[in-house]
Amino acid sequence: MALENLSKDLGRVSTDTMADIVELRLREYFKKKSFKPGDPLPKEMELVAALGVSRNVVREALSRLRMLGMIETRKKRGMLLARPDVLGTFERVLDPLIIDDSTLQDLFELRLVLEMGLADLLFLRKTDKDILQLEKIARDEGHEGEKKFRVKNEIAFHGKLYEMTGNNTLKRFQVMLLPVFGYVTTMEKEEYKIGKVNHVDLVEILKTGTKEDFKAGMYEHLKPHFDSLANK
Amino acid sequence: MALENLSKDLGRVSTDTMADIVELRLREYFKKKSFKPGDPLPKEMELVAALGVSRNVVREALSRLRMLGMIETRKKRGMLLARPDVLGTFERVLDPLIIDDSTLQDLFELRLVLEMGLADLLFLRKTDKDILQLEKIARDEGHEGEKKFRVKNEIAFHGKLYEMTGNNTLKRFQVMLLPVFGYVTTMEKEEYKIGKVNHVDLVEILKTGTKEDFKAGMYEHLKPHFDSLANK
DNA sequence: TAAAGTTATTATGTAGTACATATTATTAAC
DNA sequence: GTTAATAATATGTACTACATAATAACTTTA
Repeated sequence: MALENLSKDLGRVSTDTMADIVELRLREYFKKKSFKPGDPLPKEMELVAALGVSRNVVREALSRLRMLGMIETRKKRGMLLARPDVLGTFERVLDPLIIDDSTLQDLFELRLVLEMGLADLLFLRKTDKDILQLEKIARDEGHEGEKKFRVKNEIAFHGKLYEMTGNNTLKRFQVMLLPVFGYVTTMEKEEYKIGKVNHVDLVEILKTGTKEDFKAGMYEHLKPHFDSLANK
Repeated sequence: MALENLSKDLGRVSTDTMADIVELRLREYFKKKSFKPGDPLPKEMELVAALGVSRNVVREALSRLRMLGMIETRKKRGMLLARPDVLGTFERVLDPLIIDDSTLQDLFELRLVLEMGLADLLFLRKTDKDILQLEKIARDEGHEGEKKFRVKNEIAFHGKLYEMTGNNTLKRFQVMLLPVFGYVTTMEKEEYKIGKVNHVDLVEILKTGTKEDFKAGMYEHLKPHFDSLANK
């Protein structure tokens, strides 16, 4: 009999540590009791007694939840349920040097998807003031030719687009993905190519064109990236 | 003098615990030494000695990194740097009941952005087989009228679209956002409205239309949601 | 000599004790 | 009745001890 089958028949013995289990139990407990942010939580020693494990284990589990921002602790007052920063935790593991190539590629594509999907929010919320600022960024890039500056400007321009959606989470998400994007583009040997439509053109479309024009323009702007996807 | 200014002038005393500091130090250390997944890490006791803190503190910090999947531990062999699952950590804090309304709204919009931006990847990677499966899902929804089923089918259809992009991270991301989407839509009193373009129409466009047709169709399909954004 | 079995070593996992510290509650002093 | 001193409490940190699993080192045996 193949070893795999045996393993399947017997069922794998869990290698979870006590801390893993307690972490899970606490999560379930909070949800089950439908605690809300600000609600006081049981004391460490109460958890120790209820769960039948050492304080050490409980503290390791709590330490994890505290890192995620799910709980806060005030000396003497005890612990409170808190509001985790959904993106903050994401940021912690978003290191291009650790992420595998396949996921990096996925994130790169994700950025393209976001960029292409921005248009609708953009046209819903753009203001004249925003467009003026965007225009300034786009014009500035003409002056200096240094590569480092060009990259910085590229980031400023696209970052401003995200900002203009008025969606703070989206904007932060973009900032987080920047290192990934930078990493993937430098991996590809090809030079920092720009499509037929440049930043100044995009601003112009934003000012006088339609949403559809902008989408088409953005695609042309990103076309070198899409082309490289097609050739895989 | 206002208290805020005083606080600014003096500089706030950090309330970080030792575990917080050690966690940060370890992160920096891994990065500085450019460890790669699979590389062995120092033993707990070595870290204790090097950092000058108790084993307890070190273990709390390590416990956090282990939760994120950044490190793995094998008894006796010690610890290894591992590849964290970038989305896994995200999932841990994505509970609609805890997230504040503003962020929920942001995530709802993020989903719309993704959906609108899918088209380019979709047209790059769609296969006839995919379209057949999608068509089957779209046709199935006509038969049963129960609301629960309709929602389930809605999820299946849009989920299939993400799947067709061939981007696994994107697909998983969508699955994670589903509870948020469900939560926000049920909060809005309005009935589960569907735009002028339905799923069958979208499949038809995917089969015979252009990318631009599809984008326009998707917008019409999601229009009720965009309209509700505009009225805020 | 090589395979097999036994023992020792090592690093993590868990338990428990002790004390520091900050914050609240209580009591004492004026 | 307000302020000052004191006690109580919950978390933070340190330290010791031992269990356990995985490996290494060693011994035995065919």
